[in-house]
Amino acid sequence: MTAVPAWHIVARRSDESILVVEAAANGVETRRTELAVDGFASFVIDHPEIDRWVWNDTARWYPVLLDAGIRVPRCHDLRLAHAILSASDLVRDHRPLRAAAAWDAPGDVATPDQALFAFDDGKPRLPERPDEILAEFRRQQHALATAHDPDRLRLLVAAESAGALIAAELRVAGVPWDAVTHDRILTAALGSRPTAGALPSRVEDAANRVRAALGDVRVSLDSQPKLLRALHRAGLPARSTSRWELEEYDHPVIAPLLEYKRMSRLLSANGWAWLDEWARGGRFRPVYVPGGVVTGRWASSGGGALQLPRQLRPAVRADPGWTLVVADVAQLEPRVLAAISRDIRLADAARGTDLYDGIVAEGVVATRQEAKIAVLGAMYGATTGDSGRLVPALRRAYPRAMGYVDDAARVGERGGRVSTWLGRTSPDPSAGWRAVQAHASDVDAAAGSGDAARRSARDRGRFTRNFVVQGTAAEWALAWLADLRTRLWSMEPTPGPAASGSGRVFERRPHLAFFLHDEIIVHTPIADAETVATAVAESAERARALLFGGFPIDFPLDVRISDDAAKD
DNA sequence: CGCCGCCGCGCG
DNA sequence: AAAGCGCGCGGCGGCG
Repeated sequence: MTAVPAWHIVARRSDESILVVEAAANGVETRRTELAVDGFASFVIDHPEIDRWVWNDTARWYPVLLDAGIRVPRCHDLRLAHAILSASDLVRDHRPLRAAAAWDAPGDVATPDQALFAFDDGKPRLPERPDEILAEFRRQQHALATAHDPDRLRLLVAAESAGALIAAELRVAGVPWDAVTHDRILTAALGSRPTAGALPSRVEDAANRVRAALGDVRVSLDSQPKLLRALHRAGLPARSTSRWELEEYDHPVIAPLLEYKRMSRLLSANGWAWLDEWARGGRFRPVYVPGGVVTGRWASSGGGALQLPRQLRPAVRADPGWTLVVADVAQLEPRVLAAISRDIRLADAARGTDLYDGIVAEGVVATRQEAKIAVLGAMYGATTGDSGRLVPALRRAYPRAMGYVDDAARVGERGGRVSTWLGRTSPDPSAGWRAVQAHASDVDAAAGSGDAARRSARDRGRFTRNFVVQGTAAEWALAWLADLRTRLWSMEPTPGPAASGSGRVFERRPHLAFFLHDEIIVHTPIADAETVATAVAESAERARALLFGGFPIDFPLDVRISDDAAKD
């Protein structure tokens, strides 16, 4: 008979020591060990049987372990779990959790050298003492055990915590980045790297052509107000300088201006300065922020990890002897919508094919492009234009799915909350929002206040409409990642060349290298690539089963094995 | 000088 | 073919 798995809770006892407490699932302590403050990694190495860690913040404790060459199987991240549980409508009594408000402090983004030692930066700090850690763990375990649907919420907390581990690991592994390819792309697009303070030749040339077309050799192209006034002087009645509006006009300045804006964007966002700062040592190491978006999506901080332009993807390049497995899910969000609404007809249209093609095949709309616009419009709440025009056809064909998002929108417009499939609940409306609504319903409300109230109500309705879909898609993606992480770890280390930039833990094993909402990149020894590709697909199926059980929706992947991550 | 909001645009 | 959701970042310019 095996014992019930214990949790191991790590906390800061004093400036000199940390404490590891072994506890049962109900939080009752069974053993405690005191360690020197720098003894955590060696303790973990000496206790490989420990497989479930509890800590206040993964970004605080895990980088130290990774740096020491240690990977942890699973954890319970108290900060992330607190954020979910204290807001979730599946939790019956939020009061104990909400009273522990110090847990709402934002997470630290710590590097290994500062994680355990930097204490005096003035930022709000998470609780870290043993009594505080244990008390919160017990509050959370109680909230989970007594929740309306404990299994779903436990799955969500486990997936969120696994995501925190993965985010730390992604930073250690990094995206294998070929600076030579990046430089070649920049040079082809912008001209060769200029000396400091100068513009690359092609950017300078485009700027000169814009100024010539405007008849103004001095105008600043980087200042929106100045550029807009210059356009007006040249006879263009533009209301903004955004690309989609400029494209409407027929004028000699438009082509070079759009060219300038495109090049200027590449230069300032991902030019040579970015290359110098973010791609040192053959790796791009983005800072991911798990749970950084209210819907549960990850955010990023620094480096623009979630905005890498497609143009630069050829610079993502496997190490010698290694390759990349690049996988993304086709139409993740509408598939999730079919599943959470139990809309069999939409699931049928999605099965075994491109979901948009499936909708066309059912005769709902005429073309794939129309299907795409209609589906996006339905999930985002479009009301005007072609998208708004196409949504009613979708509503007739898929009343369950559309009813689900329409209901979510109605709840949001009234000021209510909605929840994802696993129980992440949307935030309450702000005090300002409620005041606008209350003011509009006053008998002597000023003319126009009703319009403002209706507008902000509809804004919030679009948010809650999208929340249920985007948030559940994020849950599916976390489950996919977490399961894949385990499968990859079960593979044998490679006897071939090491991926020396990927850190001690990963340099001889297939490892996740990039994640972007519905896409992953695995960096793998060439010999393991097919096995990895199979694992990626099996994990997608496992995620489907974990979230949606027997409901017949599938999540088809586009999986490519390639030395670089160029798209199409 | 730093801070902050706005604009525009990259990603899903 | 639309301008509907969620983000982060760079550059500018107003403000204290």
